Amino acid sequence: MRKTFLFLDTIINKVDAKGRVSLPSDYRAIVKELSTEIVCYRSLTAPCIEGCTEELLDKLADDIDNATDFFSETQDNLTNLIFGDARRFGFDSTGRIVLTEKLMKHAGITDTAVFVGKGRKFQIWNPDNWAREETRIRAEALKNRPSLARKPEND
Amino acid sequence: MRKTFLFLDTIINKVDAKGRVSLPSDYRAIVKELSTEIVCYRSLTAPCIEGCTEELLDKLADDIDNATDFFSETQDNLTNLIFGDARRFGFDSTGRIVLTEKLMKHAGITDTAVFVGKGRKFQIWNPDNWAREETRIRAEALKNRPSLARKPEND
DNA sequence: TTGAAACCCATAAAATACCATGTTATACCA
DNA sequence: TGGTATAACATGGTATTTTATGGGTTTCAA
Repeated sequence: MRKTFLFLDTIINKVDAKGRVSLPSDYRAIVKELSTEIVCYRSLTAPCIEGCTEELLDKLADDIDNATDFFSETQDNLTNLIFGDARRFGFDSTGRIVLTEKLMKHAGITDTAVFVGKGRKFQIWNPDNWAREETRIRAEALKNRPSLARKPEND
Repeated sequence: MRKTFLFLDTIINKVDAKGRVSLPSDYRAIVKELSTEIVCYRSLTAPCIEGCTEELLDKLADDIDNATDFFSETQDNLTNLIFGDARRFGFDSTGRIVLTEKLMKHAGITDTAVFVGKGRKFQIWNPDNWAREETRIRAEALKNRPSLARKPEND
């Protein structure tokens, strides 16, 4: 039994006319071992698709329940935004998921997709957009060394 | 046996002259696995129908018991409002529920309904109203990146 | 008896599971 | 270390199942 479950690496796969893409085999392994499923949704902040395990979203549902009360407006908006957009993506025996029109449009994906590991999550990008984004992020990191300092009051 | 039970995605279904709508198959699966039932009521804050498992309402009943006094006015009002309005909705062999006149009127639903997943709950909207609401929420989220900080006193 | 609600059947469309093949990566052996 | 055999994977195509939805029939209660 493995102890770590991280989405890693950057993998380029083809998307066919039906929107089918092979989920990287590493990702599939995680899904199997956790007996969970992949959930994808449009990133709130970037032109890409974001994915994670259903388990993680389930935890988020609990967190929201605990952080806000049953009638809170924040809870209303947040849950609509996240869960309303997210969708389960089971893969077939050959390991492919079928992306929806909505997701592909948001990410500008047509016939090629790039899977980018993010640890507990991953992202799916249009190759060109990702190339640009990666350059930007790396340059940013050079200028301002990243920090994991404890977050201040207002973060 | 699955470990997670989330209402997800946004699904558009038709409502026929009798008020019948297909409950999204994903939602049905949850109901079956939890051996519970779907409960719907008019949203307190939005022009839409809200639904959840009877299980969740049961938990809410407990929460209200714990959070308020047996004789409190708040409890009286809340319980009347929610439980007085809620109703079980069993679905037929093809997976359809029959919406009541009261609910459809509150949500402005006539011949089309949009199911919006909210994690532990879901909502049913008039398509146009939902489109507007979604735009509003997304814009809001872009301005103020959502946070899951513990709730302050007044949330 | 009449209206409404629950139940059943049929069909088209959409989602998903299955099969086959070329290619790449991995393991094995000299 | 180099070369070959083997297994895993990505990808194109096809078949099967599920699902949504329209219509009809029965049942129950007012």
